[in-house]
Amino acid sequence: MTKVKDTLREHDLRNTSCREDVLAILTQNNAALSHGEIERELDNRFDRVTIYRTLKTFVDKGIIHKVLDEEGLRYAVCKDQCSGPQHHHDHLHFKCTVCGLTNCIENITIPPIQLPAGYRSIETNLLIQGVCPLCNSDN
Amino acid sequence: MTKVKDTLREHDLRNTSCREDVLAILTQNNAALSHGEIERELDNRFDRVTIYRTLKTFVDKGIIHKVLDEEGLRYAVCKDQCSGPQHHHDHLHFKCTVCGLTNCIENITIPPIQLPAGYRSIETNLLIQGVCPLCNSDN
DNA sequence: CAATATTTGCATCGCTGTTGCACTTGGCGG
DNA sequence: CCGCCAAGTGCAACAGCGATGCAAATATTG
Repeated sequence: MTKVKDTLREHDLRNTSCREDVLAILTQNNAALSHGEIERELDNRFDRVTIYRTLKTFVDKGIIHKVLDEEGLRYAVCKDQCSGPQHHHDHLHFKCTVCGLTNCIENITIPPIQLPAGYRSIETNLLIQGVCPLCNSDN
Repeated sequence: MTKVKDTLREHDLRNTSCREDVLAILTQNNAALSHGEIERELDNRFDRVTIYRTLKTFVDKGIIHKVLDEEGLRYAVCKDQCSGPQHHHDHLHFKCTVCGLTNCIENITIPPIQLPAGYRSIETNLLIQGVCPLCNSDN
């Protein structure tokens, strides 16, 4: 929990209970969460709008990043290489179609894509859907 | 336009004016369109709900596919290799942050990603954000 | 042309995400 | 420790997305 406070301070954000709680929830969860899921976990202790603004602030500061899947938008904490000094913009996420959880896959870099001439790439976002190890019973 | 009718027939869909027009719009546009954009192009000639159902039907039949970006859901017609017999599930889209258009990139296959053990991949969706050739003035 | 299964329009609902404004609070200096 | 003020929060309201149930309209088939 001290870690959460530190993270807020490091990003020049005031330490408020909403920010603490939202960041704690996202840190404890390794799956990406939607606004609605976070709201439910907070058990109506904060206004919807406040949670939206908190998430937006975190994204702007690079503390968390957006995760897209067909069901909508989710959020996950950035790992060190994402929020640190050598901030990169490649994200690889895996969505399990059985359990429905979306996770960041670490340790794998997206191979460089050779785009046609004239295209300039800034950010890469890869979503792989399939079955995760826990739901995969082919063994 | 006959082509549109043929496509509908090939997928066992009744030939209705809403389906014709929606498919024609998507075929003429090479950028992916959102529900709202399609609705505007149709100039209120069809009910919102009808357009939603039409798009859903097309996705189910494999005539169009969903395109995700941070602003929401869009739709684009599947190219032959996507809707034909050797239907694949890899999609590469490029979103230009200047003009805002999202296009399918053809002729480029996503390099295979070596997932950690236990993961089974079914569908791959890659969104690259950056600047497209038309908006890129570095020359 | 008639029968029928499909499609459409309308009403309605719930969820997502945003904005404006007034109130509250965190962190600063004294 | 206290007051100040910018930053953050809650509330009300709004616009858009996406879905469902039902009655009316329409495309196909014979």
